[in-house]
Amino acid sequence: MREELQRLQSEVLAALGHPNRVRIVEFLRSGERCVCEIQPALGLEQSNLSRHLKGLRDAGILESRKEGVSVYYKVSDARIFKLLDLSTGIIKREIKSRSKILTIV
Amino acid sequence: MREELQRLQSEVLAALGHPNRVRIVEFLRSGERCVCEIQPALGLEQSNLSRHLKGLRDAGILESRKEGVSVYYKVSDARIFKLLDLSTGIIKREIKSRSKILTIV
DNA sequence: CGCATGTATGAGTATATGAGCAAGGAGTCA
DNA sequence: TGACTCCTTGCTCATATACTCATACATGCG
Repeated sequence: MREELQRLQSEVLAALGHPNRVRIVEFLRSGERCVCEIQPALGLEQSNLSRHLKGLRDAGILESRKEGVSVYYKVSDARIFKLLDLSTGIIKREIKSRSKILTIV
Repeated sequence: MREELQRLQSEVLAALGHPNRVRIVEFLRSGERCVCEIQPALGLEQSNLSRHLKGLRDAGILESRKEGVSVYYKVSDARIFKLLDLSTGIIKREIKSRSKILTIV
């Protein structure tokens, strides 16, 4: 049971484990967007973007909605943003502690 | 600059994006442990475990300390646990919303 | 219908990752 | 020194991932 939960956890985390996917989710902080808006904003190749979006949706991070020809994506749970904010905090602390080591040297 | 931060973020998240690495970090909730304690607890092959630990350390998630023959690992930042807790919450909500869909069917 | 637009997918390639086995330090003790 | 334990690293195989190009699919419009 716990093992299964941990597997699912790692899937969510792995889904965010790519710079472009982090960028996508960050871009969606501003709200729901269609692929045609995300694409020029991030400058990704269309098919590539489509696959990243699929990965994020499969992991439960994004939800999609079709409207006419367009597909709109949004983040499914606001906690995703908290998760990204936490990782930012972790990184910043890490950078500080590493630069501290450098100044000693 | 932001791109660089996002790359680092994705590295941290990717480092946690594997079931066994989630298990390792969860095991370290109880505090600092040496490899020889982690190994039997998780039942991983030694070299395999060693590499996962290295990955987590490279990502800044773990810190290590050598004491005699043993190497002790611990989580470097308590926010890592918050991050895992958040991902658990996200998963649970996801499971609920999916089972809701199933009950309709 | 024919055609344009927005998005997804199949196929191919390059690279990355995870696993196991065997060998290599590094520390400890006799 | 030699033997032992604990941990890491080199090598290799299998699999997974990311990317691109071309193509398919769906919708809307004239």
